[in-house]
Amino acid sequence: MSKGEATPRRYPDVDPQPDLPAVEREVLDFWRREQVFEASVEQRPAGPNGSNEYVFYDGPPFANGMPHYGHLVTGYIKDVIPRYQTLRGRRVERRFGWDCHGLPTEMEAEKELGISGRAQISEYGIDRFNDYCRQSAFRYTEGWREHVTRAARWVDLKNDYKTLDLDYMESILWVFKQLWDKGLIYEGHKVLPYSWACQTVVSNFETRLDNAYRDRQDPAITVRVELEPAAGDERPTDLWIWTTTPWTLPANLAVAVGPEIEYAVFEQAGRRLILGAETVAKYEPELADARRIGTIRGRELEGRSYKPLFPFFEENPRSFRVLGAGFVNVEEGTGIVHMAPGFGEDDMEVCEQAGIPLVCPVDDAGEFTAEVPPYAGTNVFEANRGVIRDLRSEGLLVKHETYVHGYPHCWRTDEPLIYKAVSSWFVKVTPFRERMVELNEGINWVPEHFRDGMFGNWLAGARDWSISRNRFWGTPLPVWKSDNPDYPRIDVYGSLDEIERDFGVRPDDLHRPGIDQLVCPNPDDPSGKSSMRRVPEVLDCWFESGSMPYAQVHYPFENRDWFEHHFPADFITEYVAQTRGWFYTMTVLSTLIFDRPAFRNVLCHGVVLDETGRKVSKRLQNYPSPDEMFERYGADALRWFMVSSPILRGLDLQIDREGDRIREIVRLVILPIWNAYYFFCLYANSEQIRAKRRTDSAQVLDRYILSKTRELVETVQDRMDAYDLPGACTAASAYVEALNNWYIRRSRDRFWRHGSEADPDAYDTLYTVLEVFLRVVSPLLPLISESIYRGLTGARSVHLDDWPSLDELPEDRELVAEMDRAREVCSAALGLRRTNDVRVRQPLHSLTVAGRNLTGLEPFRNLISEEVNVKAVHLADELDRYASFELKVNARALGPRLGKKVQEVIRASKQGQWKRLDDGRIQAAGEVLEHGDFELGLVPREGVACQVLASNDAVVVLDLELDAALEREGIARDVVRVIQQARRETGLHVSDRIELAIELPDDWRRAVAEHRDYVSDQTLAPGFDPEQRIDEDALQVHTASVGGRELRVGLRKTA
RNA sequence: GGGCCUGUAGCUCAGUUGGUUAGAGCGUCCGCCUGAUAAGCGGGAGGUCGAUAGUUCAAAUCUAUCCAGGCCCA
Repeated sequence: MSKGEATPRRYPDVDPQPDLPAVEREVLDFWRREQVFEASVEQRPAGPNGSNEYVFYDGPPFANGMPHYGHLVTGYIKDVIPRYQTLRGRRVERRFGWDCHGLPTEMEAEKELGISGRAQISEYGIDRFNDYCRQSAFRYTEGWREHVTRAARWVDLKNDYKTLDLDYMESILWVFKQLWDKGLIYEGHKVLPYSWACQTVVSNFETRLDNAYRDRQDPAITVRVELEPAAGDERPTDLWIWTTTPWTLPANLAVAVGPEIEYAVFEQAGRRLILGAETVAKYEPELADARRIGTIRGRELEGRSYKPLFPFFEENPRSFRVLGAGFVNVEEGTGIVHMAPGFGEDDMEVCEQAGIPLVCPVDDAGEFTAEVPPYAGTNVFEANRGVIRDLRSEGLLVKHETYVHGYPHCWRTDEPLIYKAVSSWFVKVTPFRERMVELNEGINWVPEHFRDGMFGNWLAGARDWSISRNRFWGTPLPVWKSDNPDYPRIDVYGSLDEIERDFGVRPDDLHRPGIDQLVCPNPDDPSGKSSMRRVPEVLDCWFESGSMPYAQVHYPFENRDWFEHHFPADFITEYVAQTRGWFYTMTVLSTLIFDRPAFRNVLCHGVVLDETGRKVSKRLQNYPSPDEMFERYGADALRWFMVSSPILRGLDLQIDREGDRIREIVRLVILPIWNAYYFFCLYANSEQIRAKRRTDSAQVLDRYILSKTRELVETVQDRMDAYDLPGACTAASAYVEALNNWYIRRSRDRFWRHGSEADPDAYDTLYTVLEVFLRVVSPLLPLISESIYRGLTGARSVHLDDWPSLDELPEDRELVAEMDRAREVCSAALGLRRTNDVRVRQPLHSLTVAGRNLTGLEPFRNLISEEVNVKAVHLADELDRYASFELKVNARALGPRLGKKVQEVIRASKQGQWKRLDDGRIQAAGEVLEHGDFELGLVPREGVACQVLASNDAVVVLDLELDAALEREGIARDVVRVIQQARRETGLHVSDRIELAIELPDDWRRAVAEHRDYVSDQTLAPGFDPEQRIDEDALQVHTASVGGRELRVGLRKTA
């Protein structure tokens, strides 16, 4: 408020062309200064037993690496929903989470420390290595903080949770122990990609790193195994098998066939041989002297035994049989697959089902063990040659080729990976499949199809979960084992208390290597010599994030009460891939431990792509920087762009490098809102009006917009409750359109009545609907709405107020419908002007709306005449003059009754072959149509400037006939336009007065003279004399041509 | 190979329990600028609804098969 003014301004001087990012920064600053977020949470009571709370879980992002567009979408959703629920009166606490452990962090540490692999890390020192990881986990937190804050996401970053905190990790121990006590944890084997060079398992995620798959040349050999003779065999019979990893053959324990696949049987040199019928062509040379004698199905081979290729595992139980497996195909090889369960995931699964014990004669360094003496100590790839040589000398080699294929490599060392069985700890998930599916039925998935689709199917086929990693930086498995197998014992610890009880110390850090140093005597060993030592593994970081509902509050060691009311979550959201990640691990753990779902509502959003459809990635640099978008268009524009898009429906979102589509949001959504605000403040200030909240204006436009506002609240509330953010955005945009381009535009002169008072109803109504609107959109545009709301109402914050109650607003659906009809009348009239080539500036005598039920339009006649520039608007029922009827069959009503006949009736109606009966019913194609079976539509008659309304019960007719008086008025308007153009070219301000003279043909001059007052009024030329000639020296002269006539305008700004 | 999703105007997308004339925004074309907004307003044009077959009186909508793209699993 500036001093020295007679009347203080009550509303801000709004900038018509705002610097939106600057507006946003101001709001952010205000929020920070006054701790508005904290207040918004605190002012909502939790209610008895948390009944008023809306529970939100933040899925922890990996703490290494900076946020990108994907995180941005998630972050916006994580903000919109809690803000909305807060407005609705709920208390919504939201704590930020950090996922600090795991391979990504370790890999980055390795890279930066210049070391690689387990051996080197151990040498470097696990303590130093983990210290480094601990620091790097916090390296990006500041960047995240800034980013999250700038995006206007309200989340508690001070009271955050981190997966590396002692409390968090203790809860993890508890979770593990719970599972252990229920008998749901076991130690077993799993085949994983393995880097022998780094001596470590490589995660799936790493095999997909750029360039991990590269072409590699490998031997591809076909060998034969001989079936053990069975009754009915006429001759010795071989199966041909094919592999690109000959080194796995010494560990062969079975072969697999496809039960439904056809296999060809040949006879050659007194033996029989079998291979996939569709693969025969590949073996033409080898089969040159063979004779095909038959075909059998894979099913018939199942169960047969064969002679081992190598003697090493001859004694292995239940081995060397033909097994059926669904994954076998004939695209490569012979359709008969060699199985080495130690070196293939499928192999292991199939063999496990067949009860075949695993063998894995390769050590951590990728060299054969003493179990296979001829190759012991040889690297597996180098052993290929020896294996092939030995097979050849035994006469078992059928064919030897080389094969180039994409093969995964270790991204650290460039060496080829192998697949190898490694010891791992598992959670038994399989027995809970059905229960998980059941619990999932009760979860509201958005989009819905994920429930039974991707996620439901995944649950139904869930496998046991490998939760251990042979790594360093993570929560250690709380398992201690006896170091002497003669006195076996396993202890699992579920708390610090238990550890303290047995080891006499209470760790203040559970990380390796400290935890590994806790050793105690084995109580089951009477000799007292053996010790209990921790197993070396750490937990999969997904186990940690899946435990987040408990661990974030150190449950059950603290907050037991709190937890009761904060589990499951009301709402979580992440992107689609988390159906395999966080959504899944939370579901597994909550089902196994509590037999409950972990969340009630989940929004599963899609992926951000660049303009050519590629996933955005740091490497490609194919996306604009979020910071740049914040500073160019603002965080609200970006938010709206994202949450209004198909990405919220689980689809992809394309983003272009320039952010054109974000600029479009500014233009189409944000500036229109801003302009309504600007309009209000501009005139309220100049009329010195203080508006108040009021919903009782009787004026039609006011009643219209008030009722429209009620509809807005209703729709947005409905959409938000359904987690349909794009739907909410659509409703809000449609509302802004009606507010600006109808309500305000048609109400303009009520805001500045000449001489007399401006209309307080208009001000109060506009104020009221704006205020309501801002509360409604505040979750979707939190920054801009805050700035406007504060300027408009003087309230502290829109986010501290309540969601509008429907009772606040009058409901008048009929009025809204009639008004929308009036708008349609205007559209039709403007369309008629255009088709008949009559400019809007040319006044016309009249517009007639003819039809039934027109009384509702009565209040809008003035409004229509102003909008379409006619002298009079008539409402008439004499339809016949302008239109004839056509029969429109209501197929929905008639179809079920008439069946096939309805098509005939429709055909007749279209051809006009129908008649009206005296009682108002209709006869067509021999059928009598009752009321409700039909509607009578309208068709304009020939030669009438006439358009039918969509409601089909009225026509708009424009009287295009001009007389001289109308033409003169049109000319006057044309001239005004030329003068206004000249004013503009001269650079005058809208309120500058001018001295004016014009030169134009005499008939035009007479027209202008007739409308002299109108012209002088419109152009702010008070002393205008139509007869005065242009003084070329005094006035600036502009020329123009209208309708082929030359015009000259001279004007000058007067003092 | 399997599961899920997507295919509608030049582009990005809506489209309800099947109902006969399929909508919006952008772009394009035309018209309109001076008492809020040219980062604006109004009005047009533009589509055999991916293909085929089927169910039905009636299909963008339901079913099957196929084609193209995406995600996931193998």
